[in-house]
Amino acid sequence: MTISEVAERYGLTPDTLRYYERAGLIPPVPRTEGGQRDYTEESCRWVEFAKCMRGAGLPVEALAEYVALFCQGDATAPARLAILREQRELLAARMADMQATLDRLDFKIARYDAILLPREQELAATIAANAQRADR
Amino acid sequence: MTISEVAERYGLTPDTLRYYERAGLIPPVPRTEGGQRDYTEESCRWVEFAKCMRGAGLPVEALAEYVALFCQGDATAPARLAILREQRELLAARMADMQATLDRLDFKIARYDAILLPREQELAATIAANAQRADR
DNA sequence: ATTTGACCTGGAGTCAACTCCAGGTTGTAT
DNA sequence: ATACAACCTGGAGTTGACTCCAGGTCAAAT
Repeated sequence: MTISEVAERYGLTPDTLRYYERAGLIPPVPRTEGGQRDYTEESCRWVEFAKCMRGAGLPVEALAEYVALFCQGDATAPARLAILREQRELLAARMADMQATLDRLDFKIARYDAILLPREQELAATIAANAQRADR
Repeated sequence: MTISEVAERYGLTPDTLRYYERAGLIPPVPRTEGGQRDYTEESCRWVEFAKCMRGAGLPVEALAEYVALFCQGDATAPARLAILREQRELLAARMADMQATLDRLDFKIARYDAILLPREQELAATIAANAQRADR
């Protein structure tokens, strides 16, 4: 599969895919004789994984470390697990933070609504009353 | 309150506080005659709000817009509410994304555990057996 | 065989959000 | 009165993660 096909498939740009490979976010992609990237299904799975993890904000560096270990074989499984565990905790912590902020936003929005909605209804009532008067 | 006291209180640096003010993330802080910042309790509430929102990843620009509107008075309340609503939705969407990734990480970690834990137990058993043999 | 579009690399540029610095002023403790 | 720490501003530098570009190669269609 060509780079632009993969880019299309995952909603990334070819530039980003090349960057991910250079940065070690995905293992080296196989090449044609001419030297052009020829993504396999496995390459695609890595791309999808990288996209997902990056989307959640895992740092490029941590993912690159994970991939580097992966490429070094089975013996690195414990180290890889340690990275996953650490990033999982960091992610959960960030989410907890965000949840608290979300709650706070909801609270604030509810307060704005409490103040603004009555005003709007009042306004709507006035308009309706005027319309009725105009009807006669 | 001086800038470094406020920085201390909220775990930010004076530089960041000055940046927040310059960027409009908080309204202008009152000054002493000499021109040095003298944070009031209200300034502090803004700082805390900015810290919380930034911690959840709300963009500086959106917050600055919110603050600018706030400083323009009551008539801007609907516009402020619109910003809060939009940022709330964006935040919720990001969290949903992160939750999916968190689930995926948990799944992956469980698989690593399933493969690695038995090995470790086996190793521990071997060590225990050797120790027992050495006891005699 | 040639055009034309996609691909390549290495490196520079951009963006958001800080972070640091130089050169100068203010405030406090001796 | 004099240090000397903390503060000020405007502007430059840094970091992480892309994004773009120049100059050249590869490949599919005429």
